[in-house]
Amino acid sequence: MPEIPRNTRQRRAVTAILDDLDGFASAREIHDVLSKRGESVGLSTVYRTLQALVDAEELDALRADDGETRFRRCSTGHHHHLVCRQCGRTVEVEGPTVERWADSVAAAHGYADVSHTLEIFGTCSTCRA
Amino acid sequence: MPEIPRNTRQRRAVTAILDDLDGFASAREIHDVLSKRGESVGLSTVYRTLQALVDAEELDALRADDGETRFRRCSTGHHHHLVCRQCGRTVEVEGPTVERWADSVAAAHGYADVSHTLEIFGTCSTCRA
DNA sequence: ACCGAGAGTGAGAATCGTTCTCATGAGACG
DNA sequence: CGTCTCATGAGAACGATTCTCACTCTCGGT
Repeated sequence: MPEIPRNTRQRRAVTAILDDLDGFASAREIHDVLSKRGESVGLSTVYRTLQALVDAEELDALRADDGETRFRRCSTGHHHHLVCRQCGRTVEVEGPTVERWADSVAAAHGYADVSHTLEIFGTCSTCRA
Repeated sequence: MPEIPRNTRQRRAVTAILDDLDGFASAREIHDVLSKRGESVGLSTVYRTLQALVDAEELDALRADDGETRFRRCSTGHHHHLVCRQCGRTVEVEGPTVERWADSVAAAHGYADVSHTLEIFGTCSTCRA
């Protein structure tokens, strides 16, 4: 069973925010935006909804250096991110060469079930102004 | 001034543990090993010492998926890690091609001050037995 | 439309890793 | 040896996330 979630006001509100955003946002940031819009949603519910969307692979989660996990609506399939440190603006990138390199390095050292994490950070042209 | 730290019993105990380990270990794990050895060191001190060593670039820190930060004595210079999910056994790897690829991708999208994170995870041959 | 079962919600408590506070302890150096 | 600090550690505080549980609302059946 594909576990179809109920269509509640809160879920609609959260997904609406995610549609508007084009960068990564933390649970607290999303909760704050909702409050400002007058669409009160409990923080627990924000976390639950985000986690459900991540499980459904509709969101990408990314743990920042400050310990906060940030979320963003992303395309399906394996890809990496080029993220602006200032504003969070994000470009999805693919690197077939990197994938192959990682797999071959792991195999060369006898490691199996290989996965990897790769994120690129920088300052985007807008934020440099 | 290079901020030379004092040579205390606690600092010696922590660095000794790090010398023995060859994989990544969390602050709590290190604290537990110290307790078992009878070398009681406060958890705060373990954290402080680890943080100081990271700042001095004598340790690499790596935030795992479970939220814990793990530490490991590492060679200097830019490198990445191939880490066993089970036992933490780690191989340091370099990928000049990846570095160049990341920089060029970032530049192509107008991002500056580029950095990146890249870690490879797998199951090592020993743990597969 | 109207039930009714059960998933969804939310306020607050709990958890977990990490950092802070501050009174006490111990290196380093003369 | 004495003194000046920095280091230590027990416990409190903190910030992100998860859990609890009584109450609410959606949805499928009638």
